[in-house]
Order: sequence, then structure tokens, then C-alpha cells
Amino acid sequence: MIDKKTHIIRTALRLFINKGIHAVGVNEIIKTANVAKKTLYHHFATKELLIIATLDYRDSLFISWMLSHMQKPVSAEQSILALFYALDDWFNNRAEQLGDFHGCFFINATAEYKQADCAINQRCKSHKQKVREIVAGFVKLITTDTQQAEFITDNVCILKEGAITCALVQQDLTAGLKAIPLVEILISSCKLK
Amino acid sequence: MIDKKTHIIRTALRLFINKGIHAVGVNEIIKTANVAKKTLYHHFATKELLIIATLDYRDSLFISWMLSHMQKPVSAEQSILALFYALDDWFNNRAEQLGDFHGCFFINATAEYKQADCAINQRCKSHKQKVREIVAGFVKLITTDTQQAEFITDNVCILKEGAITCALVQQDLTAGLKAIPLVEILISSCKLK
DNA sequence: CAAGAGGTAGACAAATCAGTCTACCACTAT
DNA sequence: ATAGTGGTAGACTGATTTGTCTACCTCTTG
Repeated sequence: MIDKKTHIIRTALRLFINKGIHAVGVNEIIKTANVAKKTLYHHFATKELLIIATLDYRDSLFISWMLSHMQKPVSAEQSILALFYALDDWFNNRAEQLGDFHGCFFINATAEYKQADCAINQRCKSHKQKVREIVAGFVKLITTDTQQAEFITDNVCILKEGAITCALVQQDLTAGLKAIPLVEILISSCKLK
Repeated sequence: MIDKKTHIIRTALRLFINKGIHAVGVNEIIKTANVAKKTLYHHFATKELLIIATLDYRDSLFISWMLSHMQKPVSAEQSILALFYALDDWFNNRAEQLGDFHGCFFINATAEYKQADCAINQRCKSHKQKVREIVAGFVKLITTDTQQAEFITDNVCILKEGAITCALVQQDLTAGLKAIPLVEILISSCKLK
């Protein structure tokens, strides 16, 4: 049996993703995880610290999923496109590592915890920063012009967030694929300059 | 004095936008609005119905704000671009009608209420559908090719959602402006075909 | 003026919230 | 074997949740 701490994190994460954070109480978490309340509070002093632990867990899960898709292709351009095909997998529940799609956990968490000085909010922000830097790393291989690279990176991230949001709110599960032609245009428009 | 029902809706909306929906209790709403609990429950049988009323109120507010910006320009292309300049106003708290920026109320509400059969979720979805149709109306004036029009509409919406999300989560208040060059590329790429 | 109706008030109730407490259990080290 | 340590258990607490109740107050209408 995996250690209880990890078991609690994974259970809480699944519940948070499915129902939202405020909507899930500590009692529901311990009942679902089959642990005592004291056990949870032994590992996490407060619910907020448990939330942060689930954010960290999801962060490493998501980053490794993302890298596993982007590192396969032979060209950097293909890596960027692979990200959007991976999104399509995710939206349509073909991304086993990430589980069923209920939107981005970090966007959703930010929606619930908006104060900029709040630890939860800051974890979400730094997760997105990490993701952006991964994208930027591939874009750097496409163009050496730093201004162009920043333009591409910015808009790849905007398209990515937009696709996730459209997939969640409008339940448009094709949003990932829909963005791909524009990603191609975006990249090629810079290569020509 | 405006009628109490509207006063309650506006107060609840402001609190929901600032703090999230689950995070705000009925007690806080009545205290802030300075009304009795019975008054609130006279107008709204449940908290959920109050939430739906705030969604409807915000829907009409947002749509009229959006239209007021998009109807000014003389060309349809300028109208689409005006949407992104308007987003920039919003993100940087220059959109008085919408109040301070705390992300899109409908995206945030969806993050908290994810069950597809839930009334709140459905209101959010249909709001985004309305917004999409407004965009589609302007795009129709740019190209008569329905496939091209759909492609532009899809990606304008994705870029819009992405900009809102980046502005919220990464606190990148320039996200609206950053998307504009790509919107221009998107539109011109179709005009050439 | 008076009767009735509908909006207003805030105390109240039951359920649930996060978090605490004492007791115990299983293992390790002496 | 036994003392000690760290994980486990679940009842308990006080605050807060949504929603209810009776009483009153202020208007409109006869």
C-alpha cells in the first residue's frame, strides 16, 4: 500500500478536480480516502496546506505529461503542435495520466482563490510560468529573434489557455484541434520574416 | 433607492466576483447588502436561484458592454479588434461597467459548478454561446465563406478566453494586447485565400 | 379611518465546516 | 521483554452553513 500521505493527496486531488475545492470538505476527503481525520491533520496542519500539496502533486504530473508529448517529435515546430494534439487527448479523456477532463486544476483553483497574496493563487501562477518556460524552450529552437520568440510563446500560451477554457465552459471538446491551424499560421508567419 | 431585489443581486454579484461563489455565504451577502435574511429568501427561494440571478444580471451587463465597444468601429475587422482593446480596458480596470477585473464570472462559476446538468453550468455555457454568436455576426461581414468564418470565429473566441485566463492566472494584464497581432494575422490570412 | 396584504426583520434550527483531543496500536531499539 | 515513538482512530467543539419561523411595519385600497 502506498503511504497514507500520498493516498490522501491523490484522493483529495481527485475530489477537488471533480467538484471544486470549496465544495469538498475535509470530512468527505477522509471518508473517501478511508483515513481518520487525525491522520489527515497529522500530515497537513490545515486544509490549505493539503490544497497546496495537491497543487504541487498535480503540477509535477502535468509537467511530465506535457513533456512526454513534446519531447517525442523531431522538430520544435512539431513539438508545439504536439502540445495541442495532447490537449485534444486530454479533453476527450484519452490522457490516462491526467484523468477525466474537468478543466485545468490551476485555472479552477485560481477562480476560487483570487487574492494575489494567497499561497494557492501563487502556486497556480508559478505552475503556468513553468509551462510557459517549457513552451519558450521549444520556441527558441524555431526562431533566434527574441521578439519573435516572445510573440510566439505568448500566443501559444494564450491559445492553449483558450482551448482549455472553451473545452470546459462551452464543452467544445474539439477546441484543441481547432486551434492547430492558427498555431501553424503563427509559427510560419514568423519564419517568413 | 433601487428595489431590494436588484440591490441584493448587485451586492451578491460583487461579492461572488471578488471572492468566488462558495466562499461567500448568504449571511455575508445580507450583511453587506444590509437586508434581512427573510428579505433575501423572499426574493430567492435558494442560494442557487440567487446565483442564477447574478449570472443573468452579469450576462446582460457584459453583452451590452461588449456590444458598445464592437458597434462603434466602421469595419467588421475593426470591431473584432475593438473587442481585444476592450479586453485590455477590462483587465486594467478601465471598464467601469464591469468593475474591477477578477476574471470572467462565467468561467469562474463553471470552475465551481462543473456538473453538466447543473443550472449554473448551463447558464455559463449559454452566455458564452451568446458571445460567440455576436462575434460570428461580425465575422460574417468579413468573409462569406462559411468555413472560413467558422475558423475565424472559433479562434477569436479561443484567443479571447485565453487572454482572459492569462490575465487572471498569470496576472498578465497585457494579454489582451498581446493577442491583437495574431487576430490581425488570423483575419488577413483568410482574406487572402 | 381601517382592514388587508406584502415586504421586512432577526432570532432560531439542523447540518456541516475546519480543526482538536485523548486513547490506542504497532513497531523499533535497548 | 519492555519502554518509547510515531501513525491511527473517531468522538468532540465552536463556528458557520443554508434555510425557516413568528412578529411587525408600512403601504394601498375600501
